[in-house]
Amino acid sequence: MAKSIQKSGVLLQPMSRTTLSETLFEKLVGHVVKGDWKEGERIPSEREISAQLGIGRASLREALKALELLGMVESRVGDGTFVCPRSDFLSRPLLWAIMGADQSELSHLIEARLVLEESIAALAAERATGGELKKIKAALEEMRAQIEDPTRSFDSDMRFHIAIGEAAHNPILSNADQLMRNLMKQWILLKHNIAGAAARSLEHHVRIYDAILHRDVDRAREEMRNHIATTGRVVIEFVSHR
Amino acid sequence: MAKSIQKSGVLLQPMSRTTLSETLFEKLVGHVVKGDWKEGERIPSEREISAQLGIGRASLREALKALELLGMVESRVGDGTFVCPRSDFLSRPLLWAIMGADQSELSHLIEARLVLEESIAALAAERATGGELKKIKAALEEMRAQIEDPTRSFDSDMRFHIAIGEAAHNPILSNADQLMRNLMKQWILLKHNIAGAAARSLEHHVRIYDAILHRDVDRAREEMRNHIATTGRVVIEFVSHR
DNA sequence: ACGTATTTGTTCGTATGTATC
DNA sequence: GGATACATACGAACAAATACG
Repeated sequence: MAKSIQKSGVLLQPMSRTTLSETLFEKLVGHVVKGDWKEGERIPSEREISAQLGIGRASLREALKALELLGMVESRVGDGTFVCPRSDFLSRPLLWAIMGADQSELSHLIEARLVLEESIAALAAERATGGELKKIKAALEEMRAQIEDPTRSFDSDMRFHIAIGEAAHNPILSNADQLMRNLMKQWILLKHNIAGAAARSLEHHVRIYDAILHRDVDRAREEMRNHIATTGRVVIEFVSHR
Repeated sequence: MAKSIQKSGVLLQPMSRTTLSETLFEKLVGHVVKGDWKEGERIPSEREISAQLGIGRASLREALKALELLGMVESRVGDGTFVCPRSDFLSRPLLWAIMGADQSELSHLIEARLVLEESIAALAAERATGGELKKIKAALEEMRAQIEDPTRSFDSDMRFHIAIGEAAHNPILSNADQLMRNLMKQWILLKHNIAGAAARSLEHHVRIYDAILHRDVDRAREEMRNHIATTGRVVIEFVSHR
């Protein structure tokens, strides 16, 4: 082969052979993570950037689209492109990981949620601040007041778990958990339409809240595990009865 | 405001408002993930796909480039576009983000991995089949044999955890876990270059394997927790020392 | 309430360098 | 070397949605 590299004495390094969009992508990511462009801020328009860097708009768009799909920026027609909050793009790949699980059965989903949620409850019992405890209790009382209305009690249910997620002080875990909860949304909503199910959930919530309030890590984990497991059984039973 | 939506009786759903490139991206991800296009295989040329789907080449390129930046495919000029091995799918782009992240985010990542791995180990102790136990042991022995070679022992290390993930029989959890492990890849690799660290990891692995082998769920969880926590401490110490 | 400017979304044509046969 | 297939890159153009005076 020999390929007739060069006749000169020195061996030039093989040249990184990186495409323009790739370089561009890394440059843009750098701007976002280093904070040159802050959360919610608007970045220059496509034409502006491409003109400034002396490159074609298509190349820039390829890099920009990748950033958007990663959840780092959001583009709105007629408005501009804006930087997203960090927590968004830290959890988005998790979504793909989950969806990529081809045979993701409902039971797997429930089990995964159980794992996350019990650990989150334990962490919350360790770390919740006074304000966060108040928020959890507020969601609890709200659900108690709206126990008759399936849609509203469902909302309060969600808020209760979200509040605990915040109290765990780990955005990666709580985002992943919220993701799973959203995937099960339809089924949870169904549960709220079953007579008595919401009331039983409320009881569980009371016990979970009490454990977190008293900083009882093990009990918080145990109560939450029980809650999710029970809920899961109800949902699975319901689905299999169709 | 009222915004004068429609005068008609029916409320049309708000229109998904998703761009073509985005839809395309998801479609392509689906093809790769579901295995229509296998590892190392060549996918149709850009012109072919765009013609077949009746879309512009630029839109396709935006989606394709995103896939490439995510590490799912690799494009070579004059040759074609090929599907990459599955292992490092989602990790590459996030490395950039994580590298710019502060220490608290790294600790969140480690904590999330801890939560997942300990539960996975517990599930594996419950569910591992004979063949899966063999596979775990094989990875273990492989690491023991290659303990002197950082790169090889690192590979065996990864394989060990992946084998346990499979034995847990929950693709959602093991996928999510593999993602996190990939994110920490560089640091784990660094760890293998520290004198004695690999040997200590190996000891942990032996204890974890023993617990799983004897179906001791609690001990498997405990040993794995200890293993990941120790590894995490080493990584954090290492990073803060720069 | 209306028009105009701005910005992203999408397509097409074309030129270029590279790899394979 | 030549022919062919392919990715890379630029520029121009129009459509659609939004913001602003």
